[in-house]
Amino acid sequence: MTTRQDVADKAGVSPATVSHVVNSTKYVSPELKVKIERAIEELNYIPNKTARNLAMNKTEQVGILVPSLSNPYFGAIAEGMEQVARQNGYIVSLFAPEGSDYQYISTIIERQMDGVFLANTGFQFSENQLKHMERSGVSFVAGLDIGFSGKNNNSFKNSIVSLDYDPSIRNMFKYLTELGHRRIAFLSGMPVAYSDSRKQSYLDYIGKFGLDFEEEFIITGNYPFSTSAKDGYRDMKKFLSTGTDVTAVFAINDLMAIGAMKAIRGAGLKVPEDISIVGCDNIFLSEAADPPLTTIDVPKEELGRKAMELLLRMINNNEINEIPLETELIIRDSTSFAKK
Amino acid sequence: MTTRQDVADKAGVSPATVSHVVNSTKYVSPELKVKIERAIEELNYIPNKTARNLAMNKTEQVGILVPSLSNPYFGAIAEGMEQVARQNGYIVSLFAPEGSDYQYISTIIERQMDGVFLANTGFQFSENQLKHMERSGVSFVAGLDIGFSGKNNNSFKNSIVSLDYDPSIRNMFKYLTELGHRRIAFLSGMPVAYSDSRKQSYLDYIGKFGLDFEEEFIITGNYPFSTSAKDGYRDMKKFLSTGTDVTAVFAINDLMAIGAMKAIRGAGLKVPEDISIVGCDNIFLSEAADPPLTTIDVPKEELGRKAMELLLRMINNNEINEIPLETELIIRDSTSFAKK
DNA sequence: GTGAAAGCGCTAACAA
DNA sequence: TTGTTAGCGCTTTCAC
Repeated sequence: MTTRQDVADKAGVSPATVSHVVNSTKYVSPELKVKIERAIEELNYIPNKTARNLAMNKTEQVGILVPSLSNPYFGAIAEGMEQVARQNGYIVSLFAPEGSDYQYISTIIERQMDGVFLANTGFQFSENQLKHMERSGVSFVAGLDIGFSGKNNNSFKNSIVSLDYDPSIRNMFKYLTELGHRRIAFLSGMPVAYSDSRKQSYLDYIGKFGLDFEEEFIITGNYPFSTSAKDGYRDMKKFLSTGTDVTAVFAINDLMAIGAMKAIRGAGLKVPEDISIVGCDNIFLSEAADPPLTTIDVPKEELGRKAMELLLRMINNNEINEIPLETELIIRDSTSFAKK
Repeated sequence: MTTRQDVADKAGVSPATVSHVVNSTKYVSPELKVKIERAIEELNYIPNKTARNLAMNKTEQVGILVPSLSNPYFGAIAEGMEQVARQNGYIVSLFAPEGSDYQYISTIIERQMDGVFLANTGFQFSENQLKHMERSGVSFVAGLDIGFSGKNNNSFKNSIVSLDYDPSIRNMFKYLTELGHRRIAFLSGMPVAYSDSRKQSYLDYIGKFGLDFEEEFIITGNYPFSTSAKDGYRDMKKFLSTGTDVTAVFAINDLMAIGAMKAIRGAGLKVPEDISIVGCDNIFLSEAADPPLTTIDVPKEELGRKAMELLLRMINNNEINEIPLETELIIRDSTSFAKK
């Protein structure tokens, strides 16, 4: 490995001067500068960032915590985050732990990461873990939906990117009721007790729009409560077998919605003629689905980008912020008039 | 930040001894060990890995280079890689550069990464760049399909995970011809000149099975030649408008296949009654597609896992390997008898 | 068995 | 304007 010393020797200057031209931290005379630059070139010198990190107590490295990457929703978020990280000289490391493996907290601390984006609201962090990270000087931003932002008790200094589903869900209800729907189910994939702002909004608007409601309309999932297309298929299939009559289903995400559509067809019914389906997230395949899925768009890359920007602001200026991101109802072909 | 010195002070021993109990590198008497462990506990001490890295000239950090993460194909690969990395105390950092941004090569070197997995065969690396990485002591494994493994001129010491599409493509042709197909197109998404083992196999088996062939059967893409559902839709639509008559289409990946199915329906035709479609990759949505897609399964998580294992073997034992991974034809409902 | 001390490659304060 | 030097927190060799 070529070190700064090698360059200094070759150029006949001191290591410090080499540093100064590498980092442009001080004025260096043109002659020396040229000499040094040539030496760098010839030796193919690349500064050792590990050493730099140690000296500066800063790694320009952040982490992203996701439940899964084969889920394109989180993939898109990671992609957005990586983009602004890269533009700012940062790198992002991946954490996709299985189950309740909290190893990554130590990993983040021991590697002196500058920050981490907790992209999954589903993880349960203990007060202690968060405190530990905070004390260790790692900034973190949490991704939350607005229904939960109130829960941030401010005992932590963390920024938040939040997603405001409510207006879009309201629009969805407006749209569906105009089409004559009065019995609308919610495909949650989660346990009954699970709270989620989407579920909350669903419940609210069922009431506000004066629609029919039965307990069964909230379709729950099964342990371990994932929300893939397969889960949507399974849960919807089970729901259909109960004979509960609904004309529309709001799925907690597009994956579940796509699975649900398959289950509906499997039962000899049609989307949207017999049952209308609305998804959520607008993943890149929802448009190519058949029928193209009516869904709520969430700006995923943007979310990743904003998360990284917030992280940067925490790291550099100790600034705490909350950025709410807007969602939007996208009407495609999986929704139509309610069946009589 | 609590350092090893703090622990040593508290426990009344020397820093070196603390190191030895932390890393179990030497025998330490039970009494001291207990004292030290208690001190570690009380101070919430977590070793600084940056310092360790510098001292050991090893970072236990690797990179993965992908074209995009919102593509679940690469997401799944990254997920597999992260999994075995984590199990081995490594972390994986993300590179999803846009266009011909080779910045990441310097990044990898300056951050002393132990290795990198080049998951995309599409990137063009110059001999120089690769040499540079090699000289800097970063191991790398490339993901290739077997048609290209011969191209590895062995001037680099890199391992390879390869994908053997050929037997599956042969099976696909066998299956399609048995269904009466004689005019089969290849939806490539790529320029005419682009070579790819899938294309090669396609051409081979067209010949071996004595099928019809016209230049137009190879459906090319458009700059910048991505292979998303949108591209598949666009390219297939254009192809259909030319009136070239085929009864089946082999798409270079599932995304393209899903887009193509949409285009076919858009033209008032049906899948598989009018045109059969075969995809490739078996991404997690292909089963939920409508109709469920006949495709060639590639073991994506496995690929990521194997890549990391190869990296580990290069890093630890200087071992070079090539692991060929098998693919498998999965027959679902997007293929059927050829239209008369 | 335990500890002192040199060194990993760099930054930054200070001296020259 | 340039160079010297003392760290950053850890590993590891070599005395004790």
